[in-house]
Amino acid sequence: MTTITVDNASKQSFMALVRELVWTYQAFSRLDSDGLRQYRLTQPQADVIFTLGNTDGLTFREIGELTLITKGTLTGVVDRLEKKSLVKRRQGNEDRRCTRVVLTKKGNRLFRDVFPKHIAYLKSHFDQLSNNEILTIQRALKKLRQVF
Amino acid sequence: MTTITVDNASKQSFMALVRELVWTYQAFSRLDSDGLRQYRLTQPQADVIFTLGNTDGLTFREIGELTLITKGTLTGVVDRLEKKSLVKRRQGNEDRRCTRVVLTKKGNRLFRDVFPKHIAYLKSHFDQLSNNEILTIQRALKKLRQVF
DNA sequence: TATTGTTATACTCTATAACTATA
DNA sequence: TATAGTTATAGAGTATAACAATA
Repeated sequence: MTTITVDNASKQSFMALVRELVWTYQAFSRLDSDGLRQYRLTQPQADVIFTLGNTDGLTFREIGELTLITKGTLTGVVDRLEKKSLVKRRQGNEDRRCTRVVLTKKGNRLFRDVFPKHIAYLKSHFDQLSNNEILTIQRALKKLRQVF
Repeated sequence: MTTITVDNASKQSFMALVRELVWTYQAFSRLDSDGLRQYRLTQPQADVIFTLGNTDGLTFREIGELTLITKGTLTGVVDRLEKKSLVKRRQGNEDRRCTRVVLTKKGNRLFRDVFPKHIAYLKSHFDQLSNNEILTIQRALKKLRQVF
């Protein structure tokens, strides 16, 4: 009897935590993709652009590891970015199996000019939080992620 | 100069927070959908089943409000669940524009038997957290969500 | 043989808007 | 006129697996 009670209580507190994580992420995600829409970018596309920023280009494997997009999907995402002239493929010299994906001039401009704007837009919804609160929340999330 | 420094610092701490939220959610999300796959359920489908559990059925509008799935999409999700005999549509009597979505016997079994298993599976990855830590993280997430 | 990236397939979800049937 | 749900369309991401080129 006691065991069941304790178990249920811990299960419920766990579910409440999961629900909170999902709701919080969804709230953020909607804000994020709404903001990105005006630049005609999806979240995965923005993720790739963001990852490529301040690099000399990355291979598909590297981008995949950083963004958690699998290679088959990544080919499609990069295709769409290339069609918009935001990135280009550059064949590797040493290992000719590798393809480097690089930001174009236009892609770099997007990263340098538009991304800060997007971040400011997101941040404007955060101004009620003090730096201290931000740190506390961040630490909590990190702990949560580490147990996964 | 000072202003720029402060602004950059706060921008960076904000970005670190966002990155943490996204990573944490992705870690959870992968675990979640990996676990659901063995029951042939996608996350939106599981979300609907979960929402319908312990109710006498809900209308499309209600489900949409609770799961944040828009009506056009929801029709498709419910179609697929109906094809799997997990839910059924029931025409409303009072207002004949409304359709009630109800769990079938099979859907109820899934909710009652399989869902607890899935939750236990998720929870097994959480056992390193004390109830106190769970509460702390939950409070942090709630504060974060409220500012969105 | 193993790795890199592409291609192909089938499915699911998303946004948007026009449509129907009720109210 | 407004609301509930369906239908249609186009696009984007996902999983999976087979494939070609290279190592």
